[in-house]
Formats: sequence, structure tokens, C-alpha cells
Amino acid sequence: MIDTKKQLRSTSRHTQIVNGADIVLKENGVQQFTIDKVVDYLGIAKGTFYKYFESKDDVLAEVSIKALSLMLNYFKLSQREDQVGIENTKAFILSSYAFSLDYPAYFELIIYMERPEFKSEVDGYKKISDKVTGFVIDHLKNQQEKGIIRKDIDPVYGTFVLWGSSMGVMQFMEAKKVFIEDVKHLSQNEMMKTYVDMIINGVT
Amino acid sequence: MIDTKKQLRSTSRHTQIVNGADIVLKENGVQQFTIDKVVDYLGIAKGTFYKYFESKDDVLAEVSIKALSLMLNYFKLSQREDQVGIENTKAFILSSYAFSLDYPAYFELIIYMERPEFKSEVDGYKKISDKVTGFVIDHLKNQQEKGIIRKDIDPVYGTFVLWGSSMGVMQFMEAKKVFIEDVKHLSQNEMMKTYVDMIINGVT
Amino acid sequence: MIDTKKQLRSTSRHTQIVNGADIVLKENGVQQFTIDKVVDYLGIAKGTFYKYFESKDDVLAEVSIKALSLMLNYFKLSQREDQVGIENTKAFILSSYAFSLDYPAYFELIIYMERPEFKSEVDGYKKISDKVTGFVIDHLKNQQEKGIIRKDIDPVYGTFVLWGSSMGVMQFMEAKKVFIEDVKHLSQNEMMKTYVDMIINGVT
Amino acid sequence: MIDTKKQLRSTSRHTQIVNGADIVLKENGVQQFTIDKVVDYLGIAKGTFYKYFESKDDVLAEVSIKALSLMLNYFKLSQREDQVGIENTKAFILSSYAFSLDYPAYFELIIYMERPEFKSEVDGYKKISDKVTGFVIDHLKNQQEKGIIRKDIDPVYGTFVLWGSSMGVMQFMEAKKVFIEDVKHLSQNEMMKTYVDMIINGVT
DNA sequence: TATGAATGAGTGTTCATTCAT
DNA sequence: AATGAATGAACACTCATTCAT
Repeated sequence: MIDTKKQLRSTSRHTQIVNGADIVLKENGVQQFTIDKVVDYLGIAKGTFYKYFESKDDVLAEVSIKALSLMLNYFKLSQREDQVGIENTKAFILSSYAFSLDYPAYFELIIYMERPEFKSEVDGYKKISDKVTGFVIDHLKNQQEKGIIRKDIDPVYGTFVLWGSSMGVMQFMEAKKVFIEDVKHLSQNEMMKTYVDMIINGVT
Repeated sequence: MIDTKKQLRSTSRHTQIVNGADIVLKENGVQQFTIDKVVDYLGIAKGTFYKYFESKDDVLAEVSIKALSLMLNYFKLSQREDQVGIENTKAFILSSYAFSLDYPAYFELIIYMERPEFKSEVDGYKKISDKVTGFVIDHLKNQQEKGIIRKDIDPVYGTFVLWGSSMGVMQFMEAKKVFIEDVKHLSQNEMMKTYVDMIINGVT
Repeated sequence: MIDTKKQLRSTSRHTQIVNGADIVLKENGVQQFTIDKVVDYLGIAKGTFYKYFESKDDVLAEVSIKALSLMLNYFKLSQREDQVGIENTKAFILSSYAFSLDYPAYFELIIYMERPEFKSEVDGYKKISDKVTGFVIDHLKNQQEKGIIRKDIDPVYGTFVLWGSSMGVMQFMEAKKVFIEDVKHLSQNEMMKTYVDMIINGVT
Repeated sequence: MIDTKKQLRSTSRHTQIVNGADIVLKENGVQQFTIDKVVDYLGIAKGTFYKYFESKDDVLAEVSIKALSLMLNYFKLSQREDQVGIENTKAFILSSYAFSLDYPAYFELIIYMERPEFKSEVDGYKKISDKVTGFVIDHLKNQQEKGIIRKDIDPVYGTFVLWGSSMGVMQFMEAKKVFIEDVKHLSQNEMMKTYVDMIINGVT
């Protein structure tokens, strides 16, 4: 339990709960994330939580807005005008890798939110989710116009494939971390490089 | 509940429980898989279950051995001598796609087992996991020797990339099923084709 | 939320809250009636509510005054000078049936208020309750004087019997609605007719 | 909490829980009946309860079987061969009155179970419920054949009217107990007599 | 007089695991 | 070796009521 009173002055309860949920998520992962842990951590009553959020998925949607915004920021920061040719696409993929390394719980959350049964009523979620998708689609189209990426790849399919496959590789590495590094003496970075190399070659 | 007595003579309790868990898994999926359902199905006592398995994850690890074996079989059956060039690699990727469609619960299980917190003590799991990995590594090496796949790709990294990315794309499609088909009017098959095209181009 | 300010000038807070509770009751029924909904609807603070009312049951008691007043009005409107003989008594019973159809939530409330554990301190409730009772007693006495209703029935007992039994029949029909209409293919109206016929025969 | 061990030897857990629920019901009434109270009373774990019953409504259904059986018994015991004419019908109505006096919580429960949303999966409930209804219908038919009750009354409607109205009168008396006896100095018995007189006159 | 954030004891329900027999 | 009754902490969610400002 943290000292709630200090925070109250500077932050609204809503934000405070989102922040608490954020921390609980990072410490426990999505599967072990519970409302009980959040209210315990914040030292507030359960009723208080439900004054601000309709459901568990509701807070998670808000946290995932932070997660997606942060990821989008990683994407944007990876793009530089002085990078020519396929470099920007490489940089984009590597930035999503960096994000998954820096914020593994966020990464897990984004996957969790994609469950079909998840019907978020939180406006911001759909918005930022579309924004991220849009960013990648635009990137692909742009590279196709410049003649850098093959024009026969549908940008929408291409985006989902890019996203799905890179997330898969990262998830795989995360899961097999111990196995890969200790047993096989492989490096995650080396593996990511191989992936980028393979997928980049496939689209150019 | 099935008739346990007949099985008892020919099969050991251990195997019998794994088989029961297998069927329960296929019928319910990983999230709805419970020990209660397993012992109900088998008509055995709960205590008996815990005599043979330390935990829920323990049986699931054993079931996943069956799942991985079956997947390996799909891989093997996809390879034909009369297929030339890159066709065998394509066939290999598509066979893992077919597997995920034919046995969604197994596919779900394999992903479930990859959680970092999952620490299986079951010997056989590592064995079959290595076997599957070995198969793909051999495949890659083979294709490289024939000059079909680029020689600069490390076969071990390449294997993990191939595996991780294709599973990622499939998982992504499964999760976004409704979204992809209803909202974007995309086809899962078309998306898989795009993936195969992109990754194949990247390795040849 | 409604605009509270306008009402404030003309109506007292007390009345205003009762009116709000009234509307919330009609829209939600007794079981779903919550203080939260009332203060939300009125746009006032919860503390304000508890300044004017000691408990949830307290407001409901006040709302039930409105309900009983309305029911009394139904009773009165059912009586016409040109109706001769037992017709006015029939009309009286049918008017209480009409009331229960027109204002199901009020009807529900009246039954809810009759729980033994409900101890209303609200003055007005007893008053209107007596008024309704008085009306029926007077009606019975009147009919007895005219020789329409048997003189050996005590008008006070008769009133409670009339009231209790007709409410019971209506409550029974409401509860068994599905059962009566779907399973037994009976009609609510037909059942009410049977009741009126039986009870009217019993008193004449 | 009672001493559980003694009971265990003679009674099965199932029966024991039903008995506990029975007592909790009688002490608290339907609205305040909770699983927590039942397990607290029995001194068992919540999980134990749910091993034997699927839901709260499930136990209540079982308890109501006891209630309905008991009520049916009251009905049957009221019928005597040496009673002639309308006396048996009177006795029947008075027996349901006696039942509601002896077991007010059971009476409440029977009303509670009639909620349309209540979908009991418990076989016995429908059975005994139908039995009770059947008993009354048969009684009416019988009296009609003997020429004691008017033949133009449909026995099914008549049953429901009889049941609904008598339950209504009893519920009304229960609710207004204090009011009737203290304020109006009326007697419940006198009121019941009036009801029986009125309804009997209406049907003969 | 009015506020509204905060409370917390419920509420029904689940399920992996234990242990006396 | 086998049983299966019992556990109990966990879970998401509710709502009448309080009290410091």
C-alpha cells in the first residue's frame, strides 16, 4: 500500500487508479492482474474503484491506451528523414522490438486486448488502436510509392502480417528466453536481426 | 464418464489420465480446461489425479507432447520428394497453418505453454520440442545446401524466426478473426498467403 | 440528469427528490430502484438525499403515497351514478386491475411496502392508506344500505378481504404470466373475469 | 455454527445443507437468505456448498419442495369423508391459512419461487408444484360433479383464482398484522372467516 | 444547506489443491 | 494405490450509508 494522500493533491483519482493499475500490471502481468491487487496497492476501497471504472476490462483498456500511445511513439521516433530506402522499415520493426523489451507487460496487454470477446466501450482505445494500424499502413504505402517495397503486397494485409509476425517472434523469444540464451547460447538480438533481414528481403 | 476398467488392463493410469486430459482439452480449450472436468470424464477420484501429477500444468505439459508430436507429423507429411525448389518450405509453413485450423486447442495449448512462468519439469516435453526444432533446422540446412534458401541465414535462428513469426500471424488472425472478416472484409487465407509470400521471398 | 435549478424555485427539495424517485421507480421497478439512480437522475449529491430522507425505504414510503393517491383516483373514477346494482362494485374491482396494468411499478411498490419488516415513519402514508380503506368501507356500507351487498358482511373485514384477495389474484397473474399464457394458454383477462364473478357472487 | 460432525453420521451432506438452508430461511426470510449465512450456520466451506448445489436458487428449489409437500399435506389432511357439501372446500381454504400461519417463511418462499425469471432445473419442484395445482383442480371438479360448486366456473381458472386470492388475503394479513390487531382491533381469524364466507358464497 | 468521494461488508460463484480414510 | 469430501482464498462486482469539507 502506498500513501494515497500525497498523490491526491496532484493527481485525480481516475488517473491515480489508472497509474496504480499500470504498476500492478507491470508487476503481475495480465493473467494475474486483479482488481483486488489494484485496490490493495492503492489502499482504497473496492467501491471506490468501481466509482471510476465500470469493469476490470475498462481500466485495462485505459492502461492499454497508454501502452499503445507509447508504442506509437516508439514507431514515430524510429523514423528519420535522413534514413533512405528500406532503413526506415527496418527501424520501424526494430522499434517495436525495443518496445517489447522495455515494456513486456504492455506487450502482453496489447495481445490480451485483442481477444474477440473484448468489447471495449472506452472511446480512446479504438482511436489509438486505429492510429497505430494507420501508421503502419501509411508507412507501407509510402514505401511502395517510393518503389522501396513491392507493389503487389496489399498494404492492409501487409500491415497485419508485419505486425502479427513480429509480435509472434517477440513473444516467442520472450517465452523461450531462458531456453534460448542458456541452453542454445543464442542471442535475442541476433534472432531479431535475422527476422528483420528475412522479412525485409521478402518485401523489397 | 467412460468405462475406466477396460483401459486399466492395457494402459497405465498415467497414460490414461493424459488421454483423458487430451480429450477434455480438445472439447473445452485451454481457458476452460479444469481438473474437475478431467476426473469427471475419467470417472476417477481427484486424489488419484494428484498421485500421478503434481499440478494442472503438469498434465498439460504431457498433453502438449502429444500436440507437438502431431504438429511434427503435419510437418513431415507436408514434405514430398516430387516437390522442387522452395515448394517444400512453403508446404511446411502451410502445414503449420493447417495444424492450427485442425487442432485449435492444441495450438492454444502450445502458446499457453510458452508463458515464461511455465516451468515444466516434464522430460518428454523438452525432447519433442527439440525434435520439432531439429526438424525445421534440418529442413533449412537442406534447402540451403540445395541453394534454394540463402546461405547467410543461420539455420537455428532462421528456424525460430520461422516458427515464431508464423505462429504469431496465426495467433493474430485467430484473435482478430471477427475484426478481420466482419470489419475489414479480409480473408484469413488471403492473409496467410501474403505471409507465406513475404517470408518465402525473404529467405530465397 | 434534469435541470434542477428551475424546479428549485417552485418546489422544495423534499418534493423534488420524491418526484425524482417516482420517475426512477417507474422506469426501473422496485428491485432495480437504487439511491444512485435517483441522485443521478436529479443531479444532486448523495449527501443531499440523506439530509432529507433517513433511508431508501423512507423515500419509497413517500412515493407510495403518490401511488395510493393515484389508485384512489382510479377507484373514484370507476364509480358512476348511472351504474346500478352491483355494477359499481364490479367497476371498483376492475379499476384496481386497470391500475395494476397501467402502473405496474406502483403496484409492485405497494406490495413491497407491505413487508412486515417495513416500518414506515412517514405520516402521510398512514393517512392515504386510511383514506383508501375508508373509501372501500364506505362503498361497501353504501351497497349494503341499498340492499345490493349482503348485510352480514362486516364492511371493515370485507374491505380488507376485497383488497387483499384482488391484489393477490393480480400478483399471482403477474408472477405466473408466462406460465399462464404460454403453458396453460389462459388469458389474464379471463382469469380476472372469473375472479370478479366469484367474489361478486359471494357478496351479493 | 452448529456441531457438524454429529449430523454427518446420520444424514448425508446434501440433506444436511438443505436442512441448514431450511433453518436459515425460516430465521431470515427469503429476501435476506444468503449462501454466506447457510455456510456460516453449518460451519462448512463455501466450496462445499457448491459441490452439492449449482446455485442459490437450486437449494431454494429443494427447500420449496419440502414447503410444497408440507402444504399439500395440510390440504389432504383437511379433507374428511364425513364432511358434506361445501365443508370440504371451506376446510381446504382454511388449511392453506393454517399453513401460512405455521410456516410464514415457506409461504414467502413459494411466492418467491413464482418469479418468472426463476427457471428451476430441479426435477422435483415442477412435479410437486403440478401435484398441488392438480389437487385443487381435482377438488373443484369433484365438487362441481356433486353439484356443490357452480358448474360454469372453469376449474383451472377457478383454481388459480382461489389460490391467488387466498394467498393475497393471507399475505395482506401478514403484512398488516400489527396495523389490523393493534390499531383496528380486528382479528385475523375473523378476517379469514369473512374471506371464506365471501368466496364460498361466490362459488356455490 | 449541499457536496460527492469514499466506504466495506456483502453477493454469488470458481477451482486448484489437500488429506484423512 | 485410490478415494472424494472438504477446503478457502480468489474473483468481479454492488449499493446503502457516512462524513469531512
